[in-house]
Amino acid sequence: MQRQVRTRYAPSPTGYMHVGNLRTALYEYLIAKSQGGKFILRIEDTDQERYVEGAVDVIYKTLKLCGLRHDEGPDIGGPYGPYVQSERKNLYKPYAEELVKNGHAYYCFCSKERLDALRAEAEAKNQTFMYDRHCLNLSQAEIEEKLKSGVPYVIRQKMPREGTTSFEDAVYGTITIENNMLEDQILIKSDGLPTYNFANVIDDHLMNITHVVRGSEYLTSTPKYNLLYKAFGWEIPVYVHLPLIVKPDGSKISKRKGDATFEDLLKMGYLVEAIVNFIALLGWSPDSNQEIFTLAELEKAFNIKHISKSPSSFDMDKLTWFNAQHIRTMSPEKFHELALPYLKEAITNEDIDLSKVSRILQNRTEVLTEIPSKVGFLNELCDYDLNIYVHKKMKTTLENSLTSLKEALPVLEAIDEWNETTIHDSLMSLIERLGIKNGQMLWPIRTAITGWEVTPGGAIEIADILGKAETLRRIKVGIERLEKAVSA
RNA sequence: GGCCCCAUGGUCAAGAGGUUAAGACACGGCCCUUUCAAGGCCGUAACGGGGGUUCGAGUCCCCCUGGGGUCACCA
Repeated sequence: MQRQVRTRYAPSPTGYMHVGNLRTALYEYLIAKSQGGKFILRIEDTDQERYVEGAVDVIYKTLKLCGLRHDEGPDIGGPYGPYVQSERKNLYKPYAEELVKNGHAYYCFCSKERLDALRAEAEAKNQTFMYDRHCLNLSQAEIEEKLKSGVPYVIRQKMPREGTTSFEDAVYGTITIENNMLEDQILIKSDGLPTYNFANVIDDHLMNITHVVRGSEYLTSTPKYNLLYKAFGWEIPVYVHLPLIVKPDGSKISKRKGDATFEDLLKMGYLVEAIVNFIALLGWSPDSNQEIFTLAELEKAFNIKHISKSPSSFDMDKLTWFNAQHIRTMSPEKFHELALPYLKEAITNEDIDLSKVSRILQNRTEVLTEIPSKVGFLNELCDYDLNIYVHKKMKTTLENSLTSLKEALPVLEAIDEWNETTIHDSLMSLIERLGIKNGQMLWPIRTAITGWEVTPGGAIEIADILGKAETLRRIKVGIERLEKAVSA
């Protein structure tokens, strides 16, 4: 019988979420959900020096926002709790002691000072430092005496010195490492807490994790974990190591270098759905050519087989494209809801129907934050350069622009019920009557009522949004200014 | 530096010995068109190098080069 798939996202609470971490969470979630399994959240906070206030909330918030609902976790509990390592602290040491008993681990009383000195010495000789097993050969009596007199100690894993250790990775295949490269790593720190290296093995086993999914930076330390599983006689999980996400220049993404975190991207106007969609495809590809995915679709389409091995770079242009795609496919109502805060910030003119503005904006918005810069002309008509009336392709000049505006004015004035249809019909019949190109009428009007060379929406849409009075007023301003310029 | 991993256009990537080497982003052009978008069509652009294996190699092997990761009482 196949065991139910269980994956775990095990972040350490650092206070922010960078995109690599988020993608790891996403893949863990997808691996579980694509196989009807469970997705578990576990907080790895064994490093007390790194404690950050509120950091766990960032994790909850992000997962929730992205729709990555965990089935078990600190906040919702579950049959394998507690799900915070610091709350499990008393549970690890007995396992380490068991290892000491059966010869796979040993007490080490070496001081930090001694270790630092050794390290410095090795460095001076340009050698890689590795613990010298100074405490491995302590007699039983010595050990007991030191323990009794309270000398601080750690427990180290005893590595084999010869041979190699191999493991199977679901994406990288067989990885083999020489055992003499493995240091006798610390399992239990002198503060009594386990290291990540130890705790993750114990917890993954105790929590019945079937697929260990994490970044490829853990690839070389995985043999150490396997040796631990073997020492305990435990079943080894399926390993799924993920390629890194790097910056365009190939270097690693890091908060310290100011690279955008998930939170930053949201502030920059990117949608959660677009971010999730984009990072899902950074390192994984579906069977089809489909690019736009909802989370639900990803849950169906995801498979480990198509996870790639090489690192991929985070391309903002493509993220922007995904964002634009998601914006275009959402309902006008939904877009309006998202655009509203930005519109309220940018549009002070209370006569403007903001939902109409949203409508002309939806296909012209790639990132929400660019909205304010597109709608300023709705507030007031600013002074503009008359040369924008002259447009080669529209075949407009100052003279014929003036004519068009003068012709349009009474026609527009005559409209009783002011809406896109009536404006459109009136203007079109005028154009027909005058026998001119659409552009020769519509370009000058748009120019006159916006004062901008480029605007979202055309003359008719904008006239409707502005309302009859304001439209006529602005056209009159245009006529006045053009008359002055032409007669001069 | 030792060890591990990776290598298809600028970027994301398909490709599991025989293909005109997909598709997407970006870029360029054209069409549509009342500006700008959106949309449609077309185009520029890739198997890092060298050896093998094979009738045949982007696909398999080796070397080189390049990139990344890792070598903590961090995770």
